[in-house]
Amino acid sequence: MTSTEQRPEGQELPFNVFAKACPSRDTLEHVTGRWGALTLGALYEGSLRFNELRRRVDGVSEKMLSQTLHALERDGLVLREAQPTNPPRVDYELTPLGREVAERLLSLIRYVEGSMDAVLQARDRYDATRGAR
Amino acid sequence: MTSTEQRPEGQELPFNVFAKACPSRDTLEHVTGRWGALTLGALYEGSLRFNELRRRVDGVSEKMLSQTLHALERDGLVLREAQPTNPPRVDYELTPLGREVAERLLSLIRYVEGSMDAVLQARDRYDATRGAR
DNA sequence: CAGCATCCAGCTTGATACTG
DNA sequence: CAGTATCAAGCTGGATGCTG
Repeated sequence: MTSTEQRPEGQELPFNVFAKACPSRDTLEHVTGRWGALTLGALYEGSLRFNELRRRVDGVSEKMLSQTLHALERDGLVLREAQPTNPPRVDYELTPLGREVAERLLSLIRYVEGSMDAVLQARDRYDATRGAR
Repeated sequence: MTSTEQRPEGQELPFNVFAKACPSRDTLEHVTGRWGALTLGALYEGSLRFNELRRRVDGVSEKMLSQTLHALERDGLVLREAQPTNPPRVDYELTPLGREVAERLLSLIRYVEGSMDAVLQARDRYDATRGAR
């Protein structure tokens, strides 16, 4: 859809998350990490400023949000736009690549959210079977 | 597809990962955590035994794999089947719910893998802009 | 407002050793 | 084979204080 190059089917992918040393593992972690996932999810709705994001992503600290945004920006998933005003105003938004990633991530998130009834039931069953814990 | 209950569109979801206290956040972490994601990905191909999984998920320790499998089993995503033989044989496989989750997760993983060229280029640009680091 | 630098408690993780 | 138990170490991440 965007200009990102997905390889044709049938060709062996050079990047493989299952391999310990593959850089795709790092990127996957930036994307799926606690704060990365929520940040991408929040930005999917539209661009947000730093403190707006902070409020949207319940529980994130200044440091972690800053760190998360840097990693996502570096990976080309998030775009940082600073206006040279005073007081400063900085907007964050998804790049086209970021949108594609966020879409797939949100599909997963929504599915998990929608399955929580089943998950909670499974937990009850599991806990019931093995006494406490 | 399976018997998992996805709610109809347009209805407010009771579970929301963006809220700090929501249990869906925990499940999402089990699913997207470093070892959770790779374990689900590996099991998507078919059922595997403990040590097969360990070899497939490059770099996982015995302890982490065990811990990961427990969490996924408790959430109802993975099924543990122990044969009472000697030596013991235990097979792990995805539940129907686990398959649905893994499918969405793999869509994300494959997209990230396929975008690594772009990601690596973005990193170079980013690093070039701000001197070292 | 939008951050960065520092400090440090504690949780996560990896080794290692042991069990059924 | 399929794990559990234990322990040290290192990294994560929160609190605090400061800058532009």
